[in-house]
Amino acid sequence: MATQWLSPAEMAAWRTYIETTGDLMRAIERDLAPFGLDRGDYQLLAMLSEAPGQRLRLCDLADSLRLTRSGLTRRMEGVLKKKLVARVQSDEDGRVAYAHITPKGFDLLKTAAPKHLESVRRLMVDLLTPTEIKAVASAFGKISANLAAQQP
Amino acid sequence: MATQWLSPAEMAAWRTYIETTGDLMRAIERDLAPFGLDRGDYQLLAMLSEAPGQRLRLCDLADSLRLTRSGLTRRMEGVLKKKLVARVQSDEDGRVAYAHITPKGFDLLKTAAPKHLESVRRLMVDLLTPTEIKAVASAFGKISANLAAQQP
DNA sequence: ACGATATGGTTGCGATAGCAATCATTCTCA
DNA sequence: TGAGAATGATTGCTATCGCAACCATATCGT
Repeated sequence: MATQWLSPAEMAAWRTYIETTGDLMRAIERDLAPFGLDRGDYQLLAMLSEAPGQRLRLCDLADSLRLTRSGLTRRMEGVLKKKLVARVQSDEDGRVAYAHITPKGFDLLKTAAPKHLESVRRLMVDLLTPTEIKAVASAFGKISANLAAQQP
Repeated sequence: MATQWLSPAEMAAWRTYIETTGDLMRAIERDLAPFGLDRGDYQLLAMLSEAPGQRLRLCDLADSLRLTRSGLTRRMEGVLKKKLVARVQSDEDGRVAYAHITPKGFDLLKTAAPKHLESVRRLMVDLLTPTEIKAVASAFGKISANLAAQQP
């Protein structure tokens, strides 16, 4: 198209970003595969491991993983089958269930996390200057804040 | 986990980037929906419109869209049915087929492109300083070059 | 207190896309 | 020139995930 609604610098930033992100995600995922985890499982476990009591209500977990409730139900099937997470019914509220990371899940996460972070470092962080790191953080922080303000 | 394999600034950049990207893609896609296009269709049309002769071999198109050949075959089904793209058999090489953007496809792209770029501007570009734009471009450029060097 | 509404979770269905297998055509080189 | 390798595209199968419909439980308003 070559429509000049974005300056060359803006277009370059957008294109490089969007084209690279898919490749980067695939590379990260490839490094996670030896642990039998994909990125969704890893993020789920990481989220639970950081939660108070190592557990979260399913709907809160869905929100923080950017999944719909139905998407989470399906993703839970995988980690439940692998016994990395347990599904615990609340006895305070009959509608509520918690996802609770198991010792097995926590051990796996502890094994996978250093390797995963090493991937992130090798494929992204170590390639960037401190200035670029800061700029990426602030840029996506702004984008995120804007999106959050958009749909309340 | 709070594992300190990444500095706080590095972790912030990584997390914000990864968490925001999904939301941003969804928002962009939502703005494209009124045209009956999703992001995949848009990128396919954009790629063809910029190609010499407005056409590309399917396998080259697949590569540039970061799809497998089978993924492209399926995506083509959609745009073929909508008559936005035509599938043309090569008469030079019996194995080869071209995707050729149709006038209808080109018109739709010309209609959608300004709106799409306006989305990109509103949701990303206009929120960033020129320095941040440059940093994003150079950061993802480095990441992309590194990935390309990795698997030759 | 009880019917309407809101909230939490699951299920059926459809769309996207990767992998492995397959088929057809072209290229290689002995 | 002819057998085998490489290349281009498609198909069957599978996995993920969103939407809409649904069921169960809890809360609110009168």
